[in-house]
Amino acid sequence: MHRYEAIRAELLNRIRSNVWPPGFSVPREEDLAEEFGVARGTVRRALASLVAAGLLERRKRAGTRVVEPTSHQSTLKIPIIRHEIETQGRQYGYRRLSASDGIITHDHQDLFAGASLRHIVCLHLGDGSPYQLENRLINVDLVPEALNEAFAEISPNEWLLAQAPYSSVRTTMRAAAAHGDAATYLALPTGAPVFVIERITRLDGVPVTHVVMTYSGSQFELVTETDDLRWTRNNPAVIAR
Amino acid sequence: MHRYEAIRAELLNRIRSNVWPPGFSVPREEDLAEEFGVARGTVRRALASLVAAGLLERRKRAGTRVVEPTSHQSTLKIPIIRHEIETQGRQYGYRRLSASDGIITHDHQDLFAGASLRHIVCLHLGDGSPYQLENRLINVDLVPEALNEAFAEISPNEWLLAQAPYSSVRTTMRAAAAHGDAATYLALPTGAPVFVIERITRLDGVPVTHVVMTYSGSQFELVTETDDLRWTRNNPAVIAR
DNA sequence: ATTGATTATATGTATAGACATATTTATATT
DNA sequence: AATATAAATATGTCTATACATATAATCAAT
Repeated sequence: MHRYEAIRAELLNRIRSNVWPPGFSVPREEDLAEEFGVARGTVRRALASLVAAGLLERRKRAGTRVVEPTSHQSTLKIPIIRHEIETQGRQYGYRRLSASDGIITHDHQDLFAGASLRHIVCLHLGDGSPYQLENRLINVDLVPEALNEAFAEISPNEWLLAQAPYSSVRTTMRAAAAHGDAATYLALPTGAPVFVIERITRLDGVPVTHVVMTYSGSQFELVTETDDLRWTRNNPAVIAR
Repeated sequence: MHRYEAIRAELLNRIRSNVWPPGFSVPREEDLAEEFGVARGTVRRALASLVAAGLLERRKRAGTRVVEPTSHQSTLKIPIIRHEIETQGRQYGYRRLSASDGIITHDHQDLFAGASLRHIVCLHLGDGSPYQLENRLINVDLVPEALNEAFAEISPNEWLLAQAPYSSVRTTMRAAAAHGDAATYLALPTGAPVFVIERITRLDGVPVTHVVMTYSGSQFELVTETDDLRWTRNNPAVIAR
């Protein structure tokens, strides 16, 4: 065990055991360094990891405080659909349902502000049965190569991840009732619960793609595991029931 | 802009623009340090942030590689329910529906392996209307203070966060159909879609509490925003429609 | 060929010191 | 009392250096 790990563990103990309760003002780096007999940098590393875990807050001159616990924090990792299915040991299948040949310049929510768009609807299957319905708009002003791709064999999901750079992502998750395409293609009765993940991917603020992914509620769940206090990354996953 | 930020931005550019494609072996720290005219530590900091963002992989002796993009990663933050409601500018309300006086020693999934349990069911309201149904088991062997708390005024959610230390959390999210208690208390027709968050909180591997939180599907969605490339924490949130 | 020991090397950990910078605290001015 | 100004200080950034450690690559022995 490295020194900074030992120090982090000790600081963590003090927080967990309420020796350092929420709101408590932690001693300054130099004092901690002296207490533990290490250099300031080593203490800083331990502190940084507790900040990343959401347990401490730091401000210049004001010092370091134990945060009031008001939420659970974890890392969410949504893999590309093919991996998701193959990880479950199932055979991945893909079917394009529709891909606009022409170019659309108006989207429902006016997210793309008049950019030229390509609209693709497709279905991802696990062992031959419908798993996810993908409904996607791609900004072809930003990703012109998308015009030359038929998406007959490869899903836009995978194609884009390999092709198109992005700088920020907004993901929304919700429960909804199946209707229309979702009910039809996922072979669900109208009104059946579905899990919907919606994602808007941007490059420097400009939307690259907008996708709505619909899963049958009885087949899908999202799991994230937080080993809160490791400095290394967590290992969350998407699994199916 | 600090040097390490500038370096990170430049490395990021090279990755995003496929100058350094997936699988590419990044120059070693010393060479990068020389290229950018900084100390090795400064390069390390930039690299560390790209590792944290899931863009680079590093191994001793083997070096640093650009990862194959196979998933979208973001930080998920689930606030305590009272904050969630109050943040929306709504009046928080709480109602205990049931709290076992006696002690249960058997749970449905045998998660707690025979530990003594307290079972609490309660309802969280926003502006007087049902918002979340909370169904919770607490391990009173680990948290004996839970026996002296009636949970008549304060929710177990909030009480536990302040009282009980934990070391790891597993969160599961799914869409389901409302039935039984959920339908009754959330005032939904049977079969209506609900968003379910299930959480198991452990201390050193031993389950502290298990909670199932049910939201009306038409009232709730989870949003996480990734500004992929900040080193500081992201600002995800739970919002309602 | 396969196994096992050795070496080389890129990343990882730690130190000590210098300087920068945001804020708080104290002081002086109106 | 309110406001502007200056000083103090804890965190933040960066450098330069030394040594530790995992493991890829090489070479030797079976």
